[in-house]
Amino acid sequence: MDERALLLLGMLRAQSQHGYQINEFIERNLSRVTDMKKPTAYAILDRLSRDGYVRMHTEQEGNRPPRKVYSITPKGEQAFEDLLRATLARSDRFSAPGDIGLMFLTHLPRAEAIALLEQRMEDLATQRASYERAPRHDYDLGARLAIERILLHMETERGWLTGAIATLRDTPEQ
Amino acid sequence: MDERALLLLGMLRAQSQHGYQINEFIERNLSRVTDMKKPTAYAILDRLSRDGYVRMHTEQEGNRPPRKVYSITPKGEQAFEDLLRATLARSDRFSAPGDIGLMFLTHLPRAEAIALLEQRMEDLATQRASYERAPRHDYDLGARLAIERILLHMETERGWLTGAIATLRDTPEQ
DNA sequence: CGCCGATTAGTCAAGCTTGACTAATTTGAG
DNA sequence: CTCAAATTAGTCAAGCTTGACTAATCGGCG
Repeated sequence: MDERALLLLGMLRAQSQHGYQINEFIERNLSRVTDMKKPTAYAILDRLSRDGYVRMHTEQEGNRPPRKVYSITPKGEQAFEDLLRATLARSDRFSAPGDIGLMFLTHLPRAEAIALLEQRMEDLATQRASYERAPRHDYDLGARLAIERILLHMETERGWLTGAIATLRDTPEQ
Repeated sequence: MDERALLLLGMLRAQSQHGYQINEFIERNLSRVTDMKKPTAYAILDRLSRDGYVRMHTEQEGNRPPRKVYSITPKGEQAFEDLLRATLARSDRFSAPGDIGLMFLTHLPRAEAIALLEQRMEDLATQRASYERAPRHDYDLGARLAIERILLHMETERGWLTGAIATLRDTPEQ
């Protein structure tokens, strides 16, 4: 039971929803927050249902294909709160992903390493621009704090990249 | 083919190794950089072997259980470089993980939310201390840059958490 | 020497994740 | 009205990941 379950339980706490609705919302509005794919969401909902955290019943509107409607149970509400507390209380380890590449940085010619980090800086700028376009109001306090957080880390990353490139320029190869 | 393959290819580029050796090194020295588990490493090595990026042959020393020794092939060296370039050139998306919890922050009483974020700050401080204990020399340039990077982000996170807690204190509930 | 815990080396089954697919219904252009 | 494209709703098989396990050897203490 992880963050993905927390997200699904949180969405169902707000209102009962059918699978498609849930996945649409995630794809349209939460693509920055999670990369959970549709079949994963269905799988987790199945598990949550099997374990009694959500109830599932099928509904048929007109003669469209039947929908699976999920609602949270009291046990699910409890689990949501517990998970939320656990999640908020701990700081997850900072991204290793980019670092493995860094470990091998010195295996490339210095000039190329610099060029690649400059590309990384552009990539970062693009991502950042997309975040800055996000309307800051509309969102509730939690979401605003989350956006603020990401932007601060992006600025830190930009600063670090600038420094790293300078270090590479100043340090003799080998 | 992802960062885990990059790591394994990079390790084999330095020298041929048997499975146990690889996994020992990862567990002892790279636990901060990757959370790849032993069976995963074997599975990836199998795939790399199947696809011609590494060669695998079994060796028997004395009458100990046979070892699988992996060496990188020229095709593997090429793949390593390509992967390394691709990895260095892009900035991976900043951690969503912690953010899902934040999205639901306002579902808890304000006082509890504050207490939880204070716990998160302590957790962060613990992690940070463990990084600061890491000997800065010994490591090559790439690794030093990677450590520097994590420490900067940890400081940013501390600052953000301080601000977030202050905001929560100043913003009236609801 | 005998035996127990640690080390060496790896395997397996169960669960998780996702790209690709199915299949029906609605919409809209001509 | 009609046909193609888009939308709705979900499924499936294949691959990935890992906790738990096996099984042999080695080191050292009494």
